[in-house]
Amino acid sequence: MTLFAEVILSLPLDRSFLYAVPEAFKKKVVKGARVLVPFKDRLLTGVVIERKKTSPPGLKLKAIRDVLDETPLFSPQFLSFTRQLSRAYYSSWGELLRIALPASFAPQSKTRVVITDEGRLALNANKISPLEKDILLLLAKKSYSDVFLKRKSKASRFSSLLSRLAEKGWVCVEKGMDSFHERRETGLQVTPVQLEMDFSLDKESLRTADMLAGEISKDTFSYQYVFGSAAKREAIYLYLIKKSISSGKRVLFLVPEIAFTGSLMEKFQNRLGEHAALLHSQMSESRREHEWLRINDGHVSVVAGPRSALFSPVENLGLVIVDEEQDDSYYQKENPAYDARQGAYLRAKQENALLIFGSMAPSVETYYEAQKRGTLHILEKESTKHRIDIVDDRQNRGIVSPKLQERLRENLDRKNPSLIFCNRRGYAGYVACSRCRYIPRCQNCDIALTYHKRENKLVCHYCDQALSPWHACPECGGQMVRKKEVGVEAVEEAVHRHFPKSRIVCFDTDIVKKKKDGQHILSEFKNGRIDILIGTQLLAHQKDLPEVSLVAVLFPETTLSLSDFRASLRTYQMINQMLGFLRSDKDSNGVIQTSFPEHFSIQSSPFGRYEEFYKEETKFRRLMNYPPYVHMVEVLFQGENLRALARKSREFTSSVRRGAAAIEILGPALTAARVRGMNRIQVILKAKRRKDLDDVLRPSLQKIKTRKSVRVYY
DNA sequence: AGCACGCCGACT
DNA sequence: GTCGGCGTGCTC
Repeated sequence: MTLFAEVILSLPLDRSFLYAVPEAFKKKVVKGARVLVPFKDRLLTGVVIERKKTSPPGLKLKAIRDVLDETPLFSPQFLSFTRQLSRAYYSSWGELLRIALPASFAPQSKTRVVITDEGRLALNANKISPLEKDILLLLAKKSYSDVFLKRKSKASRFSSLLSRLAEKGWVCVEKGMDSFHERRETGLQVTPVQLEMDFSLDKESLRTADMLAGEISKDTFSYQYVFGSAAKREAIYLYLIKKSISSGKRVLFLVPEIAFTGSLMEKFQNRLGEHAALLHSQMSESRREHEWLRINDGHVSVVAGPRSALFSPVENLGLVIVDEEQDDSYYQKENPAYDARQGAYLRAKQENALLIFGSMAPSVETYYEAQKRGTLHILEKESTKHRIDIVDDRQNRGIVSPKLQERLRENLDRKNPSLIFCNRRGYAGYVACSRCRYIPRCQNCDIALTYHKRENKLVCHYCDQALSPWHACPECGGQMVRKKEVGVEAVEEAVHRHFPKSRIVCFDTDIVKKKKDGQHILSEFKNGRIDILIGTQLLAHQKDLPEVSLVAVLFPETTLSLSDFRASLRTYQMINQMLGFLRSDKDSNGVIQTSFPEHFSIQSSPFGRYEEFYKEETKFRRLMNYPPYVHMVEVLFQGENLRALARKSREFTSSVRRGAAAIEILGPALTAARVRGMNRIQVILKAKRRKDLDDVLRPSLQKIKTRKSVRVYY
C-alpha cells in the first residue's frame, strides 16, 4: 500500500505539495510532523498536514527525504489555529508555521560556491568579464553562499552568471544542509504550582477577578474585556495567572512591543522566576531557541511577550491575555501578515481557554465585540483627578499659549519637571514660495519636505532624504518662506524664549538616532537635571519615562487630518497615552493646546471619558459603513510603473465587482504620495459578512498577478 | 520566494 | 545582429 503526504512549505503560496512516503517512514509521517523534502533543486523543511492513500494521476511525485520528528511537533489544535489565522489575513500558512519555530528547527539546503584552481588561473589570465571577475575576486579569499554573492554582485541575472562560471569549471557549486537541532522528546509535565503573590485588589476588582477566575475552571472558551487603569488591570491579571497556574493550566500573556522595559515584566520575572518565559524582539537567536525549548518541554507556566509570543509551543493553555489591546504593534504588516489579537482569539477558542483583552483606551472593534457579548468589565469610570485645561489655540499668536506659559511658570517655581508633547518632527511643516506658492517636494515620494532648523535641511519624512534648503524659489525666483505649521524644534525654540534660564531639552527621532543620546537624555530627566522635556510620540513610547506634575499636549488635532477611518481613535489614544505620564495627585496639571478643541476625541480623552468617545465614534462608523459594522479589507498595489499598476488595479476591481453584489468597493485610488519612488494604488472593499468578502477576494487576488499587499481591518 | 523561459528595445 | 529589461508561469 503506497502512502502520500500533503506537505506545507514555508513559501508565500496558498497551497500544499504532495510527496510520496518511502516504506521506512510510513509510521513516522503523521499530521504535524516535520519532514525534509526535495523542492526544485533544494531541500526544505515542511509540515505534514494530511496522510493520503491516493494521488492524482499523471503527477510525478518526489519522495520525502527524511522525517524530523518521532512524534508530531505541531498539535492538531495548533495546526488548525494557524490555518485559520492565515486564512483570515490572506497570508501563507507555511510562513506562519515557520515563524512559530526557531531557525534551527526549520533546516534547508544552502548553496556554497567555491573557487577552483582553474578559476584562480582564469583570474590571472585576464580574459574574463568584469562581472565574473568581481565574483572570482571575492571567492579567492573564501567560499560564500549563493545568496551572499547575489547580493554583492551587480549582475542582473546572477543565476545564469553563476552557472556560466560553473560550466567553465572556474567555480564549484556545493549543496549542503543547515545544521539542525535534534528535538528532545519529553513528556508533558503539568505540575500545579502554588505561588506566593500579594495583590491589592479593591472590592470591585476582586469581584470581577473572581468572576473571571470562574471561567478558567469551566474549561470552555470565554471572551472577556477588562477596561481600567494599568494598575487595576495588572492586579487582575496576576490574580488570574495565579488561579490558572494552581489549577495546572498554562498562560499566554501578550503585551505591545514597547512594554518590555515596563514594570510588569519585572514583576513577572521576580514572582514567577523559572516558571515564566519572557520573550522579546531583541533576543538573540540562541536565547530565543533556549526559551522555546523550555516552553516546548513543558517547564514553563507563563509565556509573556510581544505578538510573536502568540506562536509559543504552550500546551494546556487555560488563559490568554492581550494587554493594551488597542496597540498597533499587534498587527504584523510584513509577510506573513497577521493580527495577534485575532490570533489570540482563535488560539484561545481552539484550546477552550479564557481570553482577556485589557486596555483603558480600547479599539472600537474589540470593545464593540465585548459589549455585544455582554462580557465587558469596567473597573472604573472617569479616572482623572487632576486639572486639565483645553486651550483654544486659534486665539493665540505665539506657539506657547499664555495658559501653558502660566502652568510652566508655576511648575518651574515648584522645581518640578514638565513634559511637552508635540507630535510633529522638524521645525515647520513645510516651506513655500511667498509669490507663486511653490512647495518643495521629495523627488521619490511626492510629499512636501519638512524644514528642520537644527540641521538646516529640508527632510522627507517618508524616505529620510535630506536636501539643503534654498532661499529663492526655483520656479519664479520669489522668496521661500516657512509655513505656519509648527514642529517640535519650533516649540523648543519658543519655550526657550519664554524661559531662557531653564534647562530645556528636545527628544525626537533626529536626536535619538544616536541611541546613547536618547538614554542619556532620559536619565538626565529622571535625575531632575532637565526642567522641561519636549518630545514627539517617540518620547511617549519610552515606557520608563517618570510621571510628572505637568504634561502639555500640543496640536493633537494634526492626527485627525489623516485619511484613516481610525484617526479619531488615534487622537484619543495619543492624548490618553501622553497624559498618562501625569502624576495622579490633585496638584498635577494637564494642558491640551489645540485649534480643534470642540472635536469629540479631544473633548473626551483628557478626562478618560471613553464611553462618550465611543458613542460619537460608533455613530460615525455606522454612518460611513466602517468597522465594526462592516468587514473591511484594503488591497494595496505597489510598483514603479503607474500605467501597469492602474491597469492591474482596475482589472482587480472589475473582477471583484463581477464576483459579488454585496460588496462595497472604494477605488482604485492613487494614494496621496509615492514612497521611495513607488506608486501605490489602493482599493478598499467592505461587506456586511466576512464570507462575502472571502468568496470573491480570494480568487480575484490569485487571478491578478502583481505585487500587492492585503490588509484586513475587521 | 526563487528561478527559468520568452519576448521586445538599446548597444558592444 | 546580441544583451538585458521584466512579465509570466511553475515548483509535488
